[in-house]
Amino acid sequence: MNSKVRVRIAPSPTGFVHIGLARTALFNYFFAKKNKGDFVLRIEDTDKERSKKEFEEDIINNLKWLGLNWDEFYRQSDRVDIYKKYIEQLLKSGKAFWCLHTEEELEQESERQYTAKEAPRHICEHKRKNLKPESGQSGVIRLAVDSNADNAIIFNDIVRGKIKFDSKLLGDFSIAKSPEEPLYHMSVVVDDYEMKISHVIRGEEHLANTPKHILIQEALGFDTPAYVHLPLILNKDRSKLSKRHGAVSVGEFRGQGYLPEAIINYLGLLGFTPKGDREVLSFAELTGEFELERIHKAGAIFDYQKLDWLNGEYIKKMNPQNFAERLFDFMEGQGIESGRKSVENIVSLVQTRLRKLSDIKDFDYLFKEPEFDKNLLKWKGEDIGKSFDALREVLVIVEKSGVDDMSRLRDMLNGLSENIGGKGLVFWPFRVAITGKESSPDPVEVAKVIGKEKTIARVKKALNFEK
RNA sequence: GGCCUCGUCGUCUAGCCUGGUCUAGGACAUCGCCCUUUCACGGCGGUAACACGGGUUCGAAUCCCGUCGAGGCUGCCA
Repeated sequence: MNSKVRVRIAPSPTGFVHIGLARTALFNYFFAKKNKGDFVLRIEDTDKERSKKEFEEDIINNLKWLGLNWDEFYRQSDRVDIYKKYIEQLLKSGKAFWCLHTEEELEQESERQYTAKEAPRHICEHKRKNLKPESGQSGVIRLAVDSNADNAIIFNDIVRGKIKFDSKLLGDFSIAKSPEEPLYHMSVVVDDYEMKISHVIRGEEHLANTPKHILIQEALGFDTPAYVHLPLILNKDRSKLSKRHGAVSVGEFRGQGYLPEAIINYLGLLGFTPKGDREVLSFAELTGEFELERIHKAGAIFDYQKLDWLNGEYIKKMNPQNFAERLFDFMEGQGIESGRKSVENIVSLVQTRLRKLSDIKDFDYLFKEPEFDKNLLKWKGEDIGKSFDALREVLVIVEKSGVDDMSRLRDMLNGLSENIGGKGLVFWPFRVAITGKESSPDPVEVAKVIGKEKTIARVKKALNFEK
């Protein structure tokens, strides 16, 4: 047995990269890197009908975006000859056989079993008859499973412990449509063997497939790798995470302005907890802390709020130049009008206010003139006329001393506040005039960012409401 | 239906293996207070959980059994 750690992820390119795959990939990656092993990416595209090139590209792009770089890459459609060799070997030795039952026959059988409350399985009488489909006849290749023996399949799952299945409940399950068309169970087993995979770390949905894989390994004389089944990521209702409760593809998260480091951090803590109670951990820290033995057993609901919080933490932590760059790139990618220079200017006032980059949409007034309702200018408990009075004074101050010296401007506005009876009476209408919103950063800072000219224009425009 | 897995605050979890230190700890969310021109940030504080029932034991979140609940698989998909 090869003692080098080699792990793999085996996505099928039948949809956009799901967050569950990203998590599985991440745990495999952690384990590989922690143990100086290899991380293999294998595209499982044996289903020609459903596999699409665009999804393969999506897998590659998003895995890279997350920083999960693989050491080796394979594509099952390039490996047909290898599977064929093993399938023929099984056929020749009688460990596999052609089943020529029609789909209708099989359907009837399983219906009968369901009503009779039996285990659903197909014990095929074509076994050992050495049949072959005639031209035009359809059939499938099945593994010959001994359904009489009391043959328990026992394996050890590193997170779940000893797991026992009864092999006679499996029936003669299918492994290939033809020697050139392996089915999932066959191709995984062959590839994991050929690629010398030491640990199979995959989602819990594969737990029930494991005995089938072990049976194929036995038939082929392969060693069994170590198995680790990860707890599922769940929707709010505890079903397997799916579309319709929110974003589930990595691409969607990316498009909403989540940072890869936040996604990695969040995913790394879903189903795993390092020692200590830290929650904000870098990729390297997570890798260093990783141990298969600490993986959880129970599924975990995907908590979008906590991801948002973490993403906000990463945004706040970033140095301003770096943040400005990423925000600008994001905005450009989303077709939001800005400019590299103006994005740099707004960093100080949005960095603590964004949880995801797409939240920048709430700050559109930094880039264009706001629209708002006249009554918004009214400060609580006061007559709207007082707002206009204050704005007229603000206008004078801004025209006279500009907006660049913030502490001076703030001092003057504070002085004005004392004269007319309260800061709110000055700052509230000023804020509304230049942002059109009831909540925003300090209007003095906003004024500086948009500049004297625009500040004056906006205050004047607000004053027009008076007429 | 059959097989398999799982079950600590609303959510993610610590603790469980090696019973007492658990009047169950942390984080997100939520609520309240402080800061304050609004929002955000920040600071402080609160509410909130061992699924249930038996057993073992001086003592159980921790060990055993059962019940209930949830999920996964049950494809000529992966």
